[in-house]
Amino acid sequence: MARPPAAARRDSRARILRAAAAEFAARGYAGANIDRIARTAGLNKAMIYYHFASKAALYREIVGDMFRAVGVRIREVAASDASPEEKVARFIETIATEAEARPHFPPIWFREIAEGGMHLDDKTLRSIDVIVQTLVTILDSGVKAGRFRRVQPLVVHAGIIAPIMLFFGSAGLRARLARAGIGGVAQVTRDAMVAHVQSVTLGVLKGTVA
Amino acid sequence: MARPPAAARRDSRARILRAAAAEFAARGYAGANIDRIARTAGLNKAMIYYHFASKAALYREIVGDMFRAVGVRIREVAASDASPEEKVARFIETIATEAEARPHFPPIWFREIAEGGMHLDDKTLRSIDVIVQTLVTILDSGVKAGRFRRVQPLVVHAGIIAPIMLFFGSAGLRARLARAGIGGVAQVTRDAMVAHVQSVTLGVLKGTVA
DNA sequence: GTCTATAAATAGATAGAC
DNA sequence: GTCTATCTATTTATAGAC
Repeated sequence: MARPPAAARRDSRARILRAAAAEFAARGYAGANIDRIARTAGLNKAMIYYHFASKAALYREIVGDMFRAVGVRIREVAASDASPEEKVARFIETIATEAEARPHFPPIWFREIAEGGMHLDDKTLRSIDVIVQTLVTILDSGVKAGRFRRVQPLVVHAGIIAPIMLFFGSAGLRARLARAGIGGVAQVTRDAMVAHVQSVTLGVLKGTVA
Repeated sequence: MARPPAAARRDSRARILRAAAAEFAARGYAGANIDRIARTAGLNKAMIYYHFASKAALYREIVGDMFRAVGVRIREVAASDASPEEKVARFIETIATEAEARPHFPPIWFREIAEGGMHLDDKTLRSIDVIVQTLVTILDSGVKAGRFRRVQPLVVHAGIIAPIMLFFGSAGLRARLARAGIGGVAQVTRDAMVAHVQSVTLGVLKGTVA
C-alpha cells in the first residue's frame, strides 16, 4: 500500500529536526535548503511548514534546544558536590561529550560566533550566557575555597571551549586536507585533547602557569 | 558632471574586495548578497562581474589573499633568528595582530572550519596548511635545541589559534549580549588575552604544565 | 569602466487534494 | 499527516547602452 512503513511514518517532526540540524551545521542558516532538509528526512517540503512556522523558526528551535541541553548538563556539574578542581575537569569533559554526541553543535557554535547571534532570540542568548555564568560560579567557588587563583573568566572560558570546539569541529576540514593530499599533522585522540585542556586549565587556575 | 570624484572612481576593484570581505564575514558565503556588496562599495552590481567571474571567484580571492597574507607573516617569524621561545610568542602575537587588522579574518575562519573548506580551492587549503606546518617547524626547532618538550602540534595549534580567534571573533556576540542586557563577563583587553595565551603555551612547551 | 535593464534560476512559503 | 502543484520573492548573472 501507499502508506509508508510505521518506522518511517512516526515522528516526522523528529526526523525533520535531525535532518535540519545536519543541514544547518553543514551549510549555515542562509545556505540551508528547506527542500533538501525535507528530502533528507524522507518527507516533502510542505511537511516542514506543517510542523514549523518558517525556516527561521525551525533554526531557532534547533539552536535553542542545543544550547539548553548543554546548559542543563553543565549545571548538573556545577550543582554536584565535587571539588572545584573536579568540577572544572567535568565541565570540560561535558563540553567535549556534548560536542561529540551532537555533531551539529560545533559547526553551529562556530557560525553563531561569526555572525554575532544574528538569528537567535533572547531566550537562546540567555542559554548561551548560562554556560558562561556556570563556569564563573565554579571558578568563584574555587577562589573562595582558596584553591584557585582569581583569573579572568573570559580567558578561562576561551581556553576551554575554543580548543574543544575546534578539535571536534575541524574533523571535516582535516579530512578534506588529507583527501587533497595536503600536509596535515599527526592526529590526536579525543581523550588526549580533553586531558590536555583539563590539565592546562587546572594549571592556570592553580598557578602552575603564569 | 556625471563623472564621480576621482577618489570614488579609483580602485573600484579594491573597493569591491573591501566591501565583499565585510559582507562575507558578516553573513557567510551563502548569505552574502552581490547587490549589497556593490552598494556598499558605492558601485553597481554589474561592476562586480566586470572584475570577478562569479560570486564564488570573488569569495575565493578574498579568503585566499587572507590566508596567504597571514602565512607570509608567520613564515617571517619562523625565518627570523630569534629563540624558539621568542618565535612561539611572536607566532601568537602575529595571529592576534592579523585578526585585529583584518576584522573579517576570524569570522571567515570560523565559517570555513564549520563547513570544512567547502568553498576553498586547493591553493588556499595549502595556504592554511602552511600556517600549521610553520608552527610545527618552530616546535621542532625548540625540541631539537632541548628547550621544548615534544607536544602534539595539533594540540598546541588549537590552544593558540582557537582562543585568539574566539576573542576577536566574538566581539559582536558579546556586544549583542550586552545590548540585550544579558549577563556577560568582565571584558579583557587584547594584550591581556595575548599575554595569557603566550604564557600558557610556553608553559605547556617548557613542561611547567603537564 | 560604469551604468540600466532584464533574463534565468533558486528557494521560501502556501493552497488544496487525499 | 502527507502529498503535488504553484505562487512569489529573491538573487546570481548577463546584454547592451554610454
